[in-house]
Amino acid sequence: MSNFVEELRWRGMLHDAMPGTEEQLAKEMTSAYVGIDPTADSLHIGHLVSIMMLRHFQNAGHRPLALIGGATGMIGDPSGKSKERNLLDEESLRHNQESIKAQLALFLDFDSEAPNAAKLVNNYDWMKDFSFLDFIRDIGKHITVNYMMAKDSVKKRLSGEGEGMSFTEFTYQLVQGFDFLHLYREYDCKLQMGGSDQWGNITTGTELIRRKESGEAFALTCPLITKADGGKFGKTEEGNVWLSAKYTSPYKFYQFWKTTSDADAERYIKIFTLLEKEEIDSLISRHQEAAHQRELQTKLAEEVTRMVHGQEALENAIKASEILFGKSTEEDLRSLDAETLMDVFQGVPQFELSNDKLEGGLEIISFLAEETSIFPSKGEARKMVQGNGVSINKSKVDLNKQINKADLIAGKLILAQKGKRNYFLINVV
RNA sequence: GGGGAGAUACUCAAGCGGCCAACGAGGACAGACUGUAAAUCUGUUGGUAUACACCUUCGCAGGUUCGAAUCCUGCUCUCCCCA
Repeated sequence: MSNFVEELRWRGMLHDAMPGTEEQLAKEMTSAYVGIDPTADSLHIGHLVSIMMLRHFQNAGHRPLALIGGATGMIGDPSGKSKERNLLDEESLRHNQESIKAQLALFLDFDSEAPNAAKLVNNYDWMKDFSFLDFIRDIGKHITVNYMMAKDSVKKRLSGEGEGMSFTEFTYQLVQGFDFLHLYREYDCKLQMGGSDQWGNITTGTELIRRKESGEAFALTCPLITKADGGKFGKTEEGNVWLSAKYTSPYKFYQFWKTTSDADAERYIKIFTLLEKEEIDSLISRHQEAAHQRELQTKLAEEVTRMVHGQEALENAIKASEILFGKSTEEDLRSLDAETLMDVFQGVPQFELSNDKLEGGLEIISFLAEETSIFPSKGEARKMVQGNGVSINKSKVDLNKQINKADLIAGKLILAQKGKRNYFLINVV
């Protein structure tokens, strides 16, 4: 068994741990869990930190449990400023659970015969038949409201001008605490991990275990991932960056990591890749000498994309990126055949355009906003073209531009570009 | 049950009868500079339109007025305080 806590520490993934946690892990193979909200049928990269924690945990010889928060997800954690959630029906809950499990299997070993094989559980399974009366009698009795009110997540919502807090949300920490107790009983789970905002919820669990079972359980949290510029991690204009190719194409996924800022890249590569310390250290020192090489971002993007989407998807993403961001010109574009282009650009948004629209030329504005929805309105398209922000086949265009057959690449494709990074492939049929 | 405050564009937040498509800030997008970075500077940020202009928008529904985000009435929702 290797030292899990030490591993997290050098990776910058350790925010806080209860005293005795390290000793417990050194003593014996231990089970730990993190909770995941099944609000969608895919994980997004905000989940990735927790998952990497579990991965390291399993690597260290311990046993990871992933808890799907079917029950708690219905309530909504008052930590942060999240509002009340909508309830999920059981059918979509199960669907989400299955999809998420498949994704987790990319990181964790669920199947092996090893004693530390990962396990997926869903708190809906033990909460659904737990009656309110039973719950308040068996669980509620052991925790005082005073204790619950002292939690930051609760205090924040009770004070100030906020939206207030429903009783349902207030009970969240108790329900989560009971999860921990349940896992402690069923799986001898002695550790709960999560983001630092979960500390209060986790300690309610350890407290419950102490009072109900006279047991000792532990908490370990990682820092919340931030961006150097203060923005939210993992969000782009289009929303979350998902692990599922259905929602975020491998190309987009790769690009997300590749455009990480210098200030963030050093932290991220430690957290989101499994690279060893020496390799990361040398990458970082090389990056500091020659930041413009972007070696760090490239490596980060490669590692994470490979882990999530596999080698082949990674290679396509790289190929697409080279064509789009390399020094390639209209000439290079034209040298490619339609097959290659279609293949490489799988991840960029695509539109279809009928061939006869091009007869006699098509106004650029109409092309951008009517025939395709690259822009939502003609006004916006016009402004952007006037602002020198639109390229067709890598060449800037102005308002006089007419799209016609001469613009077709390989006889059937047009590559439109909004700004530097947003590409669209138009398939003329 | 009683009293008070409020609902404005992606978010926060001005405006309190015409000069309001609506100050400002943030965010987002784009341009310049760069390294597909950061910082900085510039532009854009309801729709149609080259433009004049027109249309739709300030919780919902009505009303007053030449004219309403702004005044009146009713409704819905939110928050706070007291019981």
